[in-house]
Amino acid sequence: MPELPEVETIRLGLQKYLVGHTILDVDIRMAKIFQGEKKNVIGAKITDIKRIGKVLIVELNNEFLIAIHLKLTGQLIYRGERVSRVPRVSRVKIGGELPNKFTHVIFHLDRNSVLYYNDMRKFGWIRIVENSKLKMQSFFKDLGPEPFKDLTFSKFIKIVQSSKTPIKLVLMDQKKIGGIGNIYANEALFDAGIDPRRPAKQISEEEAKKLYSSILKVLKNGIKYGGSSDVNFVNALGEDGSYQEHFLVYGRKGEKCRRCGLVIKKIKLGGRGTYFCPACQR
DNA sequence: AGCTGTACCTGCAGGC
DNA sequence: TGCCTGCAGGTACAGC
Repeated sequence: MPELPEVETIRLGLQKYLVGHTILDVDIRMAKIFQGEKKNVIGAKITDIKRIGKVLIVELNNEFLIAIHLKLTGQLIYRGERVSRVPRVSRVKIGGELPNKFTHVIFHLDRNSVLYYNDMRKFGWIRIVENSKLKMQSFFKDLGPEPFKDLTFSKFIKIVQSSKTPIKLVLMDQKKIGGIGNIYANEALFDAGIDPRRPAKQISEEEAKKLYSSILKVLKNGIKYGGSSDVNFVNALGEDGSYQEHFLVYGRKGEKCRRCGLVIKKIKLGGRGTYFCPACQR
């Protein structure tokens, strides 16, 4: 499901509701999702929630942490005393009642609270890791610099100009840049007026400047609108985001370009659906 | 080194 | 109505 803005939306929710809770037990219903020893987190208190790229990090008051990757369809939903009402859940196809058939891990917390991990396609994972060993893990050791963190413009232009692959694939390559996925790559390239097929190294400095600020802009907007619930993203309370209502190209094949009125095209790039306006993006 | 295709899963939309 | 195909926000890995 989620890219940087969706994961950040969940992080903000979890930070509000989860910090301070103690983990009483972990109910693992699908073994492949949960990696590591649950005994290392039982009894620990949650001290903070962080995000590295598209991965959530639940910090504990011991020497372990919980790293969670939601991949395409993972959801983390909190229910407990700090939520005065159960939000109306409209777009979670799985319906409002929890747990359901897609609930694969349940964290039982103190004060009658619960954190559900749901994942229709079971691609995601929850990993118990020693604090000091996180950066040695396969996913993290190769992760590129991140927008809003260490992705400066001078790093960005070096990354872009050192690859001959299509610019869209460079934006989505987590080893080059952390956090951008298919939706925001499409939207950023539209905003910058750049054809997603262009070999990255032939992007000029001026275009790179525009693209850099477009990336920050679309990610910021994604966070502002609480993420995109185009399919089944929900925040930490199970509620929808609304950024899908603001998409300018993603998913708009055959519709009119909002800038010039010509028809949005869809092609495949690196196996992923790619939407663009042939007139505005060059 | 770096690219491409495929695998991992399940549900759903669209075509016939 | 129902079957079949392709597609979906992400990575990891095999093979060239």
